[in-house]
Amino acid sequence: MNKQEILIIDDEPQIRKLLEITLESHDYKVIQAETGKQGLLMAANHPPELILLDLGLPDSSGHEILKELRQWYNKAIIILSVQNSEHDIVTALDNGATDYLSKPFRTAELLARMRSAIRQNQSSNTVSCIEIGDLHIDWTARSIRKNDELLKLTATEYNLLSLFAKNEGRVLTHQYILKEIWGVGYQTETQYLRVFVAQLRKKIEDNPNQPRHIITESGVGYRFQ
Amino acid sequence: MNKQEILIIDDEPQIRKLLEITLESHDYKVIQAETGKQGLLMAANHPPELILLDLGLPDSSGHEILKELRQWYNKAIIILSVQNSEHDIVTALDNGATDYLSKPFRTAELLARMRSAIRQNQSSNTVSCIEIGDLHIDWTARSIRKNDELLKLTATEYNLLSLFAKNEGRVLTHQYILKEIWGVGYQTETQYLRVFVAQLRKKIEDNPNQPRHIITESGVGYRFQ
DNA sequence: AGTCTTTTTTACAAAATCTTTACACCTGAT
DNA sequence: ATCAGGTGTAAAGATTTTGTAAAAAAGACT
Repeated sequence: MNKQEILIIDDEPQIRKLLEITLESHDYKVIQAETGKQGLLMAANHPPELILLDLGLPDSSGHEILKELRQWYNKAIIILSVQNSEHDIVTALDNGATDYLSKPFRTAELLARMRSAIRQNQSSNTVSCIEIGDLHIDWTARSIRKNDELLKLTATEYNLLSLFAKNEGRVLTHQYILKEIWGVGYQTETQYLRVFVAQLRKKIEDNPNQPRHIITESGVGYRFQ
Repeated sequence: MNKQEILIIDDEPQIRKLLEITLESHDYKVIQAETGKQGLLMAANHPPELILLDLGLPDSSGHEILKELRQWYNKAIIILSVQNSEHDIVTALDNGATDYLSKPFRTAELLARMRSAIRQNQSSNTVSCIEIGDLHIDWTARSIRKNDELLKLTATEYNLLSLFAKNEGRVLTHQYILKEIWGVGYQTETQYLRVFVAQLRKKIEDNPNQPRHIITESGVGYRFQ
């Protein structure tokens, strides 16, 4: 089996070196770019399985690079950013980042998130049904089962759960969810989201007070797992 | 036993080659078309057991080809597509696609879905009757029994129940049902559907107020079970 | 034509769903 | 401790969707 390629876009040599050593020792093939521009070129020439993108790049904002990449690149992009930049994180997720990690990060966590993101690359290929924990979602039948028992969801609840399921493990921002489910112009109606998340939790969680599927990421959005 | 014929309609030669090799090694006979038009001709000349149709064709939209095919071809059509948009999927399934797979796909999954689709061909060809709960539908005799008692249905009621029975467990959208029963151009006449669903329920449900066969999926359509 | 059956309209009642409001809760900062 | 910001929950409206009955129209048959 071929090694999976990871592209690192980061201007700090010591970070690149650290990532290189860590990732290669876990059997990934690492390619590196020092600037955003260089990263775009390398990704285009030889699309990697996953991209690690630092937001604080010297030549142009990492956000711009992310947008450019997302115009054609549909595999995982994990954002690396310095702490205390919640706004940056929200913007990045809105622009299609798969996940984010604050520097400094723990390698175990990075590796876990990378595995999850790469798994998504593969699972997003299959469309007609998916199994997540005790949930079974069949998009052709438009049905949701929990432990083989058919759940009765309203159209909006179904759409919301679908969106979550298609982005398993990934943080979706309030804005993004609202745009996807209710359409542009509803991005400030976060209350809708709270109401429907509560309703969904009542239906799919064993214990809605301690949700294990729909996780709140305070100040950012929700993560489904 | 003769090999089963599969028709591939796809403009990308490398995809066709890949499919050809894969399918032939699993004992299918493969025929190929590069354009939608050519595919229609080949299917008409020699109807295959299953069609693999790419949505992104150069000469006309795959959706159009699908519609054309479905006017007379009633065996399995599996859609292949790079797109992953919900809208495309819904449209394709509404237009009569048997199943849907996003590229790139895993061969094991493709083969599994093909087997399932071909199994459906046979069951829908040979099976002349079906038993669902207390209902017995005999398509050759064109008769419906409930607990061995012959029901008297009008032509439209019979068509509607047939459609439901052939899609047991699946949600059928209002639009789809209207198109199938009344034809294109009636897709906005949802009131017809309400009237006939009510009539059917009176005849087949034990308690029409609490239907157990024809389930309403508010805002979407109906599910038969 | 006239009767019978079936389909299409119409009108309104009933149910389900969505939206809004109100308030409780939790967490971290002052 | 108090406060503010974000979050969770229940429940009251408002709105949309669905169900039902029954009349009108359209065929089908004798």
